[in-house]
Amino acid sequence: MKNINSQDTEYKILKAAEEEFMRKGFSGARTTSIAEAAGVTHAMLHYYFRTKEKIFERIISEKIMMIRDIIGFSFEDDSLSLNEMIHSLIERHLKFLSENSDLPRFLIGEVFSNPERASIVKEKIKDVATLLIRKLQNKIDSAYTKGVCRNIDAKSLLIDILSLDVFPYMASPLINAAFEDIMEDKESFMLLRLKENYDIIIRKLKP
Amino acid sequence: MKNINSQDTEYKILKAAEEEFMRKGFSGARTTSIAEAAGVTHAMLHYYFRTKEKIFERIISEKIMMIRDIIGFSFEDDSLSLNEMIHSLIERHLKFLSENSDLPRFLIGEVFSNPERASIVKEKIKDVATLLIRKLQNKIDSAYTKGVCRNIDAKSLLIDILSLDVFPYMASPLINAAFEDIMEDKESFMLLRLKENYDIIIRKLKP
DNA sequence: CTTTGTGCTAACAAAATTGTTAATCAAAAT
DNA sequence: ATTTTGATTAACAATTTTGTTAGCACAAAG
Repeated sequence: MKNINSQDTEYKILKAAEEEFMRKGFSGARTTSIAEAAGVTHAMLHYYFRTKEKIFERIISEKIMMIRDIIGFSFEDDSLSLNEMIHSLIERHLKFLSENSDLPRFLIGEVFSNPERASIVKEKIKDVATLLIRKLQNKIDSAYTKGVCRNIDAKSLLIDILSLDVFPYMASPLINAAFEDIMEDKESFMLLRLKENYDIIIRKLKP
Repeated sequence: MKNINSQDTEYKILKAAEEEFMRKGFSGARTTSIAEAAGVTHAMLHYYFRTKEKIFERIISEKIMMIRDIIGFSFEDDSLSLNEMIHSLIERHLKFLSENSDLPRFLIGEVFSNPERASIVKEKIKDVATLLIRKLQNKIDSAYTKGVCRNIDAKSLLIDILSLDVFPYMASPLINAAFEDIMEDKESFMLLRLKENYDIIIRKLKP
């Protein structure tokens, strides 16, 4: 065997495919480009994964699992106050986005262009969202009765948080063009957004 | 001539192409699907527009002109107060988005997948953004000296406004999945977001 | 040393997609 | 009435992209 550790090539193809699919989407990706980027002939891609569709499915299901894991966190600790819960939500959210900045754009693009795949993604999103909204609304309600926050609709709040967190990453090439590479230093941009977004949300909640 | 008004077919092809490109992007769009949707053979598409690339360029330049026109508005009226200016900005922004809800996702997707086209779009965005930021910052500074608002960075403010306005439209299929078709009634969703987003931004500005 | 199995390649085949052309058809101009 | 002109189509050609296959290389097992 030329390559004792066959995982190497398989892994290289997967990573190259991930890069290509993330950048160009399913329809824009070319199996030949993927193979070239991985440093093998494109036959290897079929040898390991059979079809372009199959590699894509593998990658997209990995990504969906990542999202589920990241969002699932919010249900762990029930002792947090509303403000703490929101801070933790934004913090983990931004950290994840900072490391997976082209994932939201990729997912939404694929959901838009592929009606079949859409329904699977939508279902998972709905489950997570429903749970998160219920939890948020409970926290808000009890904070409201204590008089420490306004009577805010959890859905609206969640849309606000998601918008503030996700948009800059989805639109990063244009954001960087418009705001002189403001996102170049990923870490400091992330910390800035954490401060800003948390502040905005807290101000919205204040009585 | 079979079709006296040749504009009809040309127009039908353009509209079908717009629909297809918006949904699937350049690489996902098929000239045959476009022709089929327009009710003609795909040869007509080449007869009128020569290549797929040429139709695409025509559509994308129309879209960019639309955006330039819509964003250019903010420089018309200098007599507005900061709050009025922000309300007008959000209102026009949301109205435009409501009628062109897949444009942001489309543009960003193409900018991501096509490095050449990216630079043209980026330049235009930069010009508009620079002007808008300067104008916003002036208004903020004079409101700050009057003591009616905090000393806020215009860039951050603009990112906040853009995020709150654009994200729900970019992510509409997932937003609708997560929030039980909250965007179905376009008009009322738009009015809700106008109220919400304006309120959030004003709260951020308040001393 | 031969056999065997697996990673690998090059060349090929098939399918999909874009682009072209010659012929047709209908109306307008002459 | 004939010619001309532009729109349209069907069939074809070219290109691109995906998928397949026969066989080579090489290491491990017998």
